[in-house]
Amino acid sequence: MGVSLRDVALLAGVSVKTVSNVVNGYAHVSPATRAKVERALSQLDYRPNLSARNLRLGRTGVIALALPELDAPYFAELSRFVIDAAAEQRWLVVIEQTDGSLERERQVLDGVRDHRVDGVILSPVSIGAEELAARTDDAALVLLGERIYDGPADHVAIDNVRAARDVTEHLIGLGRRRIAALGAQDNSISGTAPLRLAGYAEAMAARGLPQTIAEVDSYRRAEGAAAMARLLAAPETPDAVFCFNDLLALGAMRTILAAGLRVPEDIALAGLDDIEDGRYSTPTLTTVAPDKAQLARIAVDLLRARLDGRTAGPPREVRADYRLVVRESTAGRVPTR
Amino acid sequence: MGVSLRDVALLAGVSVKTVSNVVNGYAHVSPATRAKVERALSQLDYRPNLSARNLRLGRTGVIALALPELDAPYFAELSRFVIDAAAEQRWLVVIEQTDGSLERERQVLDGVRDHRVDGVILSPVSIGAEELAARTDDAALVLLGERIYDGPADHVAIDNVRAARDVTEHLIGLGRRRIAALGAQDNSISGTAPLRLAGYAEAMAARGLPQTIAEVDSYRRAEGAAAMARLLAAPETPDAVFCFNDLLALGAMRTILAAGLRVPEDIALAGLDDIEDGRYSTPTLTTVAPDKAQLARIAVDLLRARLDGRTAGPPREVRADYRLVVRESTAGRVPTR
DNA sequence: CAACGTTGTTCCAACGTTGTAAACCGTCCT
DNA sequence: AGGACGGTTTACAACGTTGGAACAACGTTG
Repeated sequence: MGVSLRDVALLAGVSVKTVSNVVNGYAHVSPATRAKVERALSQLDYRPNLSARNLRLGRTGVIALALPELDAPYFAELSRFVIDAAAEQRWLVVIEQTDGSLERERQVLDGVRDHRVDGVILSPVSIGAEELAARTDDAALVLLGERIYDGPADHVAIDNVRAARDVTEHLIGLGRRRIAALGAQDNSISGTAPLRLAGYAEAMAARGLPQTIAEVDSYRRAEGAAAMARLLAAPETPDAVFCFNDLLALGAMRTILAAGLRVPEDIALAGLDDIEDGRYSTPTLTTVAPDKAQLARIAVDLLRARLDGRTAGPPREVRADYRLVVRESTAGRVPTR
Repeated sequence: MGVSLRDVALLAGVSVKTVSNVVNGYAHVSPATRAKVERALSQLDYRPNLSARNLRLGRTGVIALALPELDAPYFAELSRFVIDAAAEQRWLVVIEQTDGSLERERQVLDGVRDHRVDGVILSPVSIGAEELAARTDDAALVLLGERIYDGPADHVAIDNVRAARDVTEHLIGLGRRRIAALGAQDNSISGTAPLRLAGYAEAMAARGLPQTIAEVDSYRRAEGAAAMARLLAAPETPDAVFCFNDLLALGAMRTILAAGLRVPEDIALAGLDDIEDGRYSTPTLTTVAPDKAQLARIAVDLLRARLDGRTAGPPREVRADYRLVVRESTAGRVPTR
């Protein structure tokens, strides 16, 4: 193997523990010894063996970030912030892709008991609140995203209902009246869709406007494109569409433009997530921008607090900020009829 | 801590080593003992402590995937495949973002000596072949991407020169003559740009066509948009642009469309990477699609071979497949003038 | 029936680290 | 001079695991 404390101690002519003390910055080491040890350390280019340290300390210095899929831009962008925030705590991040499968979400949680990771930041899709509550292990767990509110673990997310209402009101404010919601989900498993739908419904009901709802199986471009095609095929076509995420919106945009219609003149379009793609599409996409850096930081901080044992109380709910970003896809005001 | 072999041994009334033998599937254990131990194992729900196992075995079961940035779609998509391929080897993947900085690339390599990871798959940007060759540690290392060929470590990539030539020839085949290359880089540090530029230059020179080259600082949409604006401002505007990656192409597309020009009628556009965005842009984007799953699998296999010590020989160079995907942005043939 | 090999199980040591307790040493006080 | 004290250093044990040697039990063989 590599160079161990023992090798350094031998060279410096001190005990192993003294070297350990120097390495860990223990206070009471005489300047002379410290210098001697440090010379030996750099001479041998000592690196602590983290497996050994972890065994001794019962920590791994690694946390897991479990996401449905890394190649959805929203999650990729979020991951970046989580990795950066974790790096500040000197944590490494292993990324696990669950594909939303229950089995894989369970496996991730088991990872804590395997001592592979100290804690988990999970963006849950399939696993239920009851199952999470029933966990016997004392794994540090932070839930990220919209799936489970007031559940059995610390949780951070934006206020989805309010965000969806804001978007819908923005579309109404443009003078649009036939506003469709695109992204509802049949299976009530996913928690995101109902919340965003609720926000849409609230805003529409407040103005007494009719609601049109298009369902999807997943939150990917292809689904957005297909759902939009269905909306266009209906007798009464919408003059605005609120898509429950940006990928759906970009797929929908593709369908609208391919049909020879204009965005926003014929159909205004808004999404949610603020992925980079939407900043460079033609037209650029109006969206809700969650503060992803803040989301990531809060998630990491919650985890840190649990691991340090500073917080032992009940699960904490934290709301992250967001803002509405108006771009070309909803530009210009159409006079109210 | 959790349940240890000792606890299981106590319950089963056997020695610790016997339990270990059962856990590891050692051959010579009597059926009676095995049954007894297995009952105790499941009764206590034993999970091996991987820190301890790693310390004993000198392995961590974790590999690092070091990329410039995770939120570039190409890298996000690639990561997904690497994680999946690694999972088949029962490896976890920690993702490190280097931002292309030399310092961070070094840190990643140091991670191996810290016993944090067994090996590294690195997509290098700044680090030089000489420095890699000079490494004293025997870390398992696989280079991924175009940066360093015939270098000091196993390497997998597509044939960039040939891919770039293919794209350029495709544009020429459309009847275009004023074909610009977008994505050259001033600093000769990055290895990708020169290779793609070489492929472009080869194809153009073979037909005796004039070469127009636009430089960028990074491979992101904003740079593509800005570089395209410069091309449009020149006296002779191109009738086709080969962008060195899809993000640049999508940025360029945005500029072209915003200027009131049409793609592909006025300017044909091609990229390279085959990120999902390009499959849903309007128009959809012609591109080179590297076989990302194959790239990932080869990288993981190379690493596995090194770690198993099966391969001790000189660095291996492997080429991954790619194919040209023609979409709307280069559709239709314009008669040769 | 003694020597032997085979099979099953246990004991011991070691991986490299750090917490605890104890030992060491010089200084100051009584 | 003897003791107490504080800073500095060390010996030891332990974290949980596995390889190898040792050992016990048992059937086979000469």
